[in-house]
Amino acid sequence: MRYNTKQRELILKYLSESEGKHIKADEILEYLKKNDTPVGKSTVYRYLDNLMEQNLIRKYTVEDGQGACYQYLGSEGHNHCKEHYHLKCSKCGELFHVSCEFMDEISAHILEHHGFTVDNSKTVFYGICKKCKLQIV
Amino acid sequence: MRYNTKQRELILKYLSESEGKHIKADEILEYLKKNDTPVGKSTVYRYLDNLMEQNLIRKYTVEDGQGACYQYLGSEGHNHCKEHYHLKCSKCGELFHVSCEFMDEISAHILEHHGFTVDNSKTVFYGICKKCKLQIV
DNA sequence: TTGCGTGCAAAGGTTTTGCATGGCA
DNA sequence: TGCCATGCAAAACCTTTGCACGCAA
Repeated sequence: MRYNTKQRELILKYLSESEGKHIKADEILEYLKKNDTPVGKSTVYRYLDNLMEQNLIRKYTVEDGQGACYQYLGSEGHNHCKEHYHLKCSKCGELFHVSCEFMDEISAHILEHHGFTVDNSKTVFYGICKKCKLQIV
Repeated sequence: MRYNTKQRELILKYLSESEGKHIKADEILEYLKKNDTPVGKSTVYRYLDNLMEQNLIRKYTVEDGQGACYQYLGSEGHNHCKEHYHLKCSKCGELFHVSCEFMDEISAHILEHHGFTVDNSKTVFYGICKKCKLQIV
């Protein structure tokens, strides 16, 4: 990325404002269109690739529906996402960031006992969050 | 599923013989074509949906490439997959089934300390397996 | 001015759907 | 025979690519 363009600014702004969430490419398109600042499809995809190379966002593939999700990592607040685990609620879609001693041991255990090097940036736990579980009951 | 057809038998046979692996829809198509028992694309997809509803297979979406993977769950041997974790190598694609005391504690910990009910059937750890790691070095 | 970035349209791949035909029970 | 299942083709998705034009530096 050598040039700074209005399109890139808009896309990055939306992503950073949605920090901690999983955003789909289509949501970016729709959002910018609604705000009378439409951006081309290919621009969005190309810039997303670009941001991934810079490790400013991360890509996820979701279980049910089609299409990938992207998550902003840029600000200080979430740079440590590389070092912890994520829980995603299958019901409400909310993403939780979990970082505690026990969780830190998981990677170590898997490496030691199972010879497998876990990539936290790709791994997501799926399940039901407390809020949704209570609502179901 | 009310009727038993040759196509369904063939698809289910291949899936059950690949127990423990992640199979793509296209692999089923290709395999059956090579064995001179070709089956229509839509039949495969429709039957896969059917098997999912019966909880005989599980669907995964993979990180990089396009397309979903399906895993057979039917026989006794792997019903306990619901109770352990899976590690998938991002390089060779192999799927490892991990079931040990430590791993069992993960769900309990996440539920207790983070109020999140993990669904093991949807959760996959991504990373690099021992074999691939050595080959890279 | 230079050459990267954009946007359109077309292509690519996977999955779904419509519809006439085939085949199980 | 009654219906579900099949298979083809077309459509629907998401994503990538080609190309001419626009715009940042």
